[in-house]
Amino acid sequence: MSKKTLHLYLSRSVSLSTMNNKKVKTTQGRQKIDIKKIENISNRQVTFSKRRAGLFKKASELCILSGAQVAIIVKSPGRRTFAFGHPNVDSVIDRYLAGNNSGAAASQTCFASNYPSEFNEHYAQISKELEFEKKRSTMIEESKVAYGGGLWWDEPIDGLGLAELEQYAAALEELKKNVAMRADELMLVKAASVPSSMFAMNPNVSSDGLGDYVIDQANDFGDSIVPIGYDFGHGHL
Amino acid sequence: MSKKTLHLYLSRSVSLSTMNNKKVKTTQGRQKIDIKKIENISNRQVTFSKRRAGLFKKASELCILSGAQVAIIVKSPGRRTFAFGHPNVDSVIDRYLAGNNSGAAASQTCFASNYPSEFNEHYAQISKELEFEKKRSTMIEESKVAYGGGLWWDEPIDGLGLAELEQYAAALEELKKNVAMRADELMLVKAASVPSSMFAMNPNVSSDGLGDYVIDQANDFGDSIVPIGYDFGHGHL
DNA sequence: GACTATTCATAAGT
DNA sequence: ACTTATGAATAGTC
Repeated sequence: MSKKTLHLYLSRSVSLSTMNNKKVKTTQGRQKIDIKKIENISNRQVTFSKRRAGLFKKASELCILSGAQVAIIVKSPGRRTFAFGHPNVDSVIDRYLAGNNSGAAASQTCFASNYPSEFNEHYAQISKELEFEKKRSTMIEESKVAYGGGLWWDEPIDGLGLAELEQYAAALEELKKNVAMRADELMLVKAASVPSSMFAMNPNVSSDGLGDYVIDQANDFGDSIVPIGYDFGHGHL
Repeated sequence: MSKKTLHLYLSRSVSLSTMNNKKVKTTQGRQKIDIKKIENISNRQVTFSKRRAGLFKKASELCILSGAQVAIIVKSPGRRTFAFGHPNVDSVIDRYLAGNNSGAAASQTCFASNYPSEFNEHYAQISKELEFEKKRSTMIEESKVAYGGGLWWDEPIDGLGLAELEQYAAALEELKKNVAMRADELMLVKAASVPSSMFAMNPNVSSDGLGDYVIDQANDFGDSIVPIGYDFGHGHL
């Protein structure tokens, strides 16, 4: 690999020296990689984050475009769990487990994560219609903002996403109303981390519970997050 | 849309007539679309299929590259269920539901699908190792390395594999029988891992023409499929 | 189901 | 984190 890298560097150097253009290749651009475990830790983490986000985005698009229901659970090597679901994780899973295909789907996209125990069943279901709509129009630039702040998932999370949470909370209110009317496409939520305490509450939220969830609104797709914080001590994936 | 289409056609026509090159644009290539429900039925079905495959592939790559565990359940609008899982769907889901991170994971990539009722639990565990083997020979040999070398789940997990493989082998036997009966389309796992795909069998498949499984080995990733056919009458997703 | 022409996702590099 | 060049996914067609 070092050899390859060297080669690449040389190529670039050549380009730089031989080409007398304004357009200088500053990077090699995307390189082809073979699909095998990435040995370099930090690299692996970065890839994990990027690709998980990409996966969720794809899932989101699939839901919207085709009207499908999707649930995804991802566990990082470091034991953190991320989930994506439309209409929501649990309903899809439940149905899967039961083999039950009846029932109408709720219209929302929800994300959840890992908890130490079984609070699972009830956690929130929320949808992000608003964000989605809003975002759909302004789409691009927000991502950066949303993302800014470091890898959300790898820190103990705490007071982050203050403004966002607030904003999010407000959005939820509206959402509640709209949600009843809406139906399928929506998605979104970005992630901020949520203090575990937020999550812990609400042992049993009824259907429109609000409350605890955290969301990540990075892109125009829904993403999810880690509510539970019981394991945060590890500091990484 | 018709307008747009017209435009595009015209553009192509112009290109054809004005450009006197060998290189004639035969298609428009990928077009940008906005993420909203596709109204055209057949189009939606096609997109669903393509994107679901893409999603599973991405998931597969994520698992391999980062060592993550992933489970995905997808329900088509037509109520068919597709699932992807690594090490396998159920283990990931179970863990998710229980919030339990202990336990070793099975060492396989598996796929399952929907059943009319609750035969679920028992759905077949079979894999298409055969296909895989066949492919593996022509494809890549790193599978073992990749798999063995990287603990999929680096930490709680440990040396699993052996027993599992054995079990897996047994499952294969069954698969061989069942495979002949039904399924849908499945894809293959590539290098990674111990590829195994499981799919549920269905006790009663009705007619519908869809045949049964197809093993699609187009790509290098594993995919899963629909065993059950109770709903095939619809003729589509 | 297979083919391009394109858009999209992202590995590297900064 | 941000950019960029490039590999990949895929919309439209046949």
